[in-house]
Amino acid sequence: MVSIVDVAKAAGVSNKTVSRVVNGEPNVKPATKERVQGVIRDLGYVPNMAARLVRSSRSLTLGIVTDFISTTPYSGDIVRGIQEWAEENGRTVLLANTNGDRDKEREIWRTFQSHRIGGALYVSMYHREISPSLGDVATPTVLVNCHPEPANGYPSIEPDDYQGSHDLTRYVLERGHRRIGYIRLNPKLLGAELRLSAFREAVREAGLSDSDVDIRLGMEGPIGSETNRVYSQAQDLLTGSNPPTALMCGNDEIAFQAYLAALGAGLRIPEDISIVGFDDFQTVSLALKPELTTAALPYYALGYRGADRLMRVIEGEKLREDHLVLECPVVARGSCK
Amino acid sequence: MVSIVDVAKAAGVSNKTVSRVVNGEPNVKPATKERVQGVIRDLGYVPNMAARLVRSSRSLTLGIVTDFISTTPYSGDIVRGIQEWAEENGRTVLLANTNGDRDKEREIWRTFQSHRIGGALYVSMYHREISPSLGDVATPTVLVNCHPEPANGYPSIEPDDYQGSHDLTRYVLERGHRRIGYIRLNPKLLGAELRLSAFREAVREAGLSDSDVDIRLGMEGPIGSETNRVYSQAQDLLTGSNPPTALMCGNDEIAFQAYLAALGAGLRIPEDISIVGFDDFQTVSLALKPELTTAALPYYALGYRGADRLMRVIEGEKLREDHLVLECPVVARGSCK
DNA sequence: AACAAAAATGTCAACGTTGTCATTTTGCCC
DNA sequence: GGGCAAAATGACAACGTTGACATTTTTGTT
Repeated sequence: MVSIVDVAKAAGVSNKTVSRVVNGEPNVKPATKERVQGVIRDLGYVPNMAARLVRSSRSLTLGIVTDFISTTPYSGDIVRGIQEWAEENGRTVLLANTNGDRDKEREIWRTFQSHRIGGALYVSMYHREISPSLGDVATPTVLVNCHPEPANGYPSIEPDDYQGSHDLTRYVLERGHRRIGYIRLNPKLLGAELRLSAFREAVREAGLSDSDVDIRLGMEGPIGSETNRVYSQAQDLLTGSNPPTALMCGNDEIAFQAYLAALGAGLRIPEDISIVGFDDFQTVSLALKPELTTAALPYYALGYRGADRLMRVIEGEKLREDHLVLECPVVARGSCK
Repeated sequence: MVSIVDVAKAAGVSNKTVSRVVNGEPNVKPATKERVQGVIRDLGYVPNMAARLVRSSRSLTLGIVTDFISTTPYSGDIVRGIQEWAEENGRTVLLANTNGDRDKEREIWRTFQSHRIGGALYVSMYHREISPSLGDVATPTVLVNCHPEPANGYPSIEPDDYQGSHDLTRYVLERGHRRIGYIRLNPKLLGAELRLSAFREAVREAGLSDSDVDIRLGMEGPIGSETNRVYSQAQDLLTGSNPPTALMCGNDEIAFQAYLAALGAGLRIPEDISIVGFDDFQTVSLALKPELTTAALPYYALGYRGADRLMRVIEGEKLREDHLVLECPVVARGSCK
């Protein structure tokens, strides 16, 4: 592999001068610069990051720790957002996955340390509160799609489930719906609570009474292997006496099953029943006919902006105890009239 | 950061001895070994990979190049498979995404080179043939979910769309179906061709005539922004005269829309119409009621085994021109009777 | 043309490892 | 306990780079 000395020799300068050219440092005569750059191209020299890191201990590598990749496929967009940021800012990304295993997590932190990463992003695949024990305090870390237990002071960035659900409920109410069904997510999920309480609040603000809303539990049990009662709950809700005119769902997959139940019951969407979801999980939301009105989880932005915040922490800004929340915008499509 | 010399000093041995302990080399007295390990624990020493790499140029880092992450969310499982393998084999993974951009791709190869990665996996998010220009020939590279143009000799690993589709068609035929509809994927996709020709072949083998099958084009146009005619095609197919008793779909998302069309037309699944998909895209296949019979794309295995092959290439096995194909097993669920 | 200041370039050590080879210690046999 | 091989340990250079500092060259001023 061609090294800086090879370039220096070929260009007839010292290696330090080559180093200067490579790193864009000032005080190099334009002629020299060009000559060196030419040699670099000719010889195909690529700087050795490892050597650079050994010498100057400025690492341009970030670590990403993810937990359960498979559960919510689109959350991979968080990683994509981070990568995009990294690419734009000349950083490289190391990826590791805990699969929810505590020991593996420790292992990963050691690995990252051994690579002397500049900072780390801890990415949760579903929105939740996490407990500490993240690596060591020395490595700048930002929590993405999760926040720390109150005691623990890592900066974090998360979606605003509450705002999203509140706005979405208002959207439904503004369309004149006064009897609304709601099928809940697994209550174990943080998002479930936030979305439901925002729904309740918005409905209360609109002056509806408890008898105007019908809240059902769609999923329960341990995360990852929950019992799914959505279909039967939706059937029950839609075919009962005095059925709602709008059905709000904890997420798009629930909405999807609600569609199936509605269609199975001979109802037309949105003429007979309006349905809205949450997440904007596009494989579902765009495939449904009519397309699904929902609130979008800003996965990509969580990653991109999370990486941006991480850099700020690395550069010494004190963001500790600083928790950022990203809007979940309402995406109006055809399923709610 | 505590270094090997700190450990050596504290343990009263030379740094070489510490190095030996860290790397599990022989010829260290058990007593010494224990003492050193104790000090390592106490001081929290973590070896510096960068320094190791500079000295010995044995890199334990792999690079993953992906193209369009967002298009097929579950293909992220390929990356998960690679990670899992890496973790089990003590390697670390660098991740980069081209977003289909040729220049970015070149940029990525440079970055990977600068990190002196041991090898790379080029991961396509949909099954296709790719053209060369991958980095340089010096870096061992394995193609995952794609294969090279005939001229170009990188080893590769891909799903066996043909076998999967053939088996699935046989499964449908064995259940007595003799009038079969088929809704095609975008013909631009490699998988589309393979699946369709396997379907045709299986149907021919069973002695059906051309009039027994009804093949429709569900998607067309440029990949990523195709025109979707699935719903209307399915409607047309199902409500025409002499409709099929089974409907095979190019993938699960097409099957999903076929469900909607069938339900909308008042048909029951599978009593009135059997439907099968392809991919086993679980957000869809498990959410549909009844759950979808399909063929599973072995994403995770592609990643895991791809990484395994890469290591073999790195270790000098000559796998060039060696193309491996992984089975797509039929997953029988309730949608086909 | 002399001189100082600024710009350009070079020298050399150091970063944390490990490979090579030299040296010391240990265990064993007669 | 002397001799010898094997095992254990150490000394030191080298990997490719950059930081600190030294030296040379250029530029501008008088």
